[in-house]
Amino acid sequence: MLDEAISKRKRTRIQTVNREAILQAALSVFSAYGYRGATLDEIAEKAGMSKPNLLYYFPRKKSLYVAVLEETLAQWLAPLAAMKADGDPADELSRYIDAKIAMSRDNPAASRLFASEILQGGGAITEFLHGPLKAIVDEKSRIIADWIAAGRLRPVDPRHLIFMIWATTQHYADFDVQVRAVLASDDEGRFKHASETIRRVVLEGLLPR
Amino acid sequence: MLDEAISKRKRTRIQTVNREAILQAALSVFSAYGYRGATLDEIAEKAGMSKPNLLYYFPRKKSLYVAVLEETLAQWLAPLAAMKADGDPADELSRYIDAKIAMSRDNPAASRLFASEILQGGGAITEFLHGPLKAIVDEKSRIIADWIAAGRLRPVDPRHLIFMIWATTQHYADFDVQVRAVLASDDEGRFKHASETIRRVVLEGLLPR
DNA sequence: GTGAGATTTGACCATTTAGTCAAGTTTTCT
DNA sequence: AGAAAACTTGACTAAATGGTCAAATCTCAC
Repeated sequence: MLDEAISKRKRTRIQTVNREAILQAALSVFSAYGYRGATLDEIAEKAGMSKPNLLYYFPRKKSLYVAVLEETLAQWLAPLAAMKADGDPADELSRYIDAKIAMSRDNPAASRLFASEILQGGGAITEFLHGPLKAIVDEKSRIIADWIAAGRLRPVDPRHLIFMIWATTQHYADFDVQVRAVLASDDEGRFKHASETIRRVVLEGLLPR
Repeated sequence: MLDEAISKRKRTRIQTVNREAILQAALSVFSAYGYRGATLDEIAEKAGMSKPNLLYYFPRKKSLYVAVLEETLAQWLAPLAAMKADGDPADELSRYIDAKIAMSRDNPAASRLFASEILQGGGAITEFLHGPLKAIVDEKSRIIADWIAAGRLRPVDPRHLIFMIWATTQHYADFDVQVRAVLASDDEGRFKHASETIRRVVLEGLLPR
């Protein structure tokens, strides 16, 4: 009755509030334990309501998971979508790296949720991976290839360059515990240093001399 | 009676065989679902024995998990430990990148297990992270800093450089599903291209000109 | 203010899961 | 061969978990 039905019809005030609370709680629990390891009891408690009430809004564990995931994916794509062909390669790459590092800093749970889903096989987002994600990577790879052809960037496989940026930036969200353990006591500047290091290595490595 | 006791006493032939089968099955299941999401039933089945028999060898889920993790951690540290101060920076970094990419190619489950544990908070390996791991990173960071001081490498924060190499190389194991989705149909050369791209960017970015 | 519809939850159920146990079977050592 | 030790498992338990349901409470347009 709800879920699908509700998402079409306009939402009541209470629905808006509760859905938001649930999605937020679900993000934190799913990202911490993965789909299988997460429990509805824990999510319900974090959202401040009973489990049956949670199930009133999302009638299946899976539908809740998918809802959280969908919210995350859009967010995830946005910065890459912003990369413009007519910009300066150095500026565009720099901006992209910064945007991704900012995401790791400001919304690590989203990054971890995505990582967890991929780690566990990505079964819930196969369509996304082979559809929108592949499409945008193809598009941006063409832009990078053009920069290279125009001599504005040194030769590099565009797709693997994109992987490099994903990997290095997301590392600071996904592997936060490890990063903190290795760095001097809870280095507050770690995101700034990360961004600087990544930008320096990537740009010095790829800008023409 | 077993577990701790057995690990001291010398192992029988059957113990050797079964422990190995269990550890391998456990690696595959834990790495796929995380600690909470993994079930002993599934591990036992994959190892080809009954659950009580599995529990004969590892009396707790946790002790099995820790055992698998320990095997993995040693493997994980080895390549970094091999980085020598008196080598050529280009060679040493190159070798390290290759070794890590080889690990991602040949033992992705180990990489994923580690990733999964860190993602889930790293509670089972806090000691490892703050002990041996931090120690070796400190040691190798000093080597890198010396290279920089000697003008053999351009200035970069050594620790973040190490993070970059970890992130980029492990990406090909941990995010394999995503990598495959984005690359042309199951690109068989992806590990070679990855290694080339990472080496090129890192070395061009950091070697003095 | 009131009633139709929206929201909430206690009690419950079936299944899954980590872990136990006693009774068996197999291996090993002499 | 024969006994001790090692190994194996069917049957079980208690707790956790996803999900149901009917009865109660709350909200809001009229």
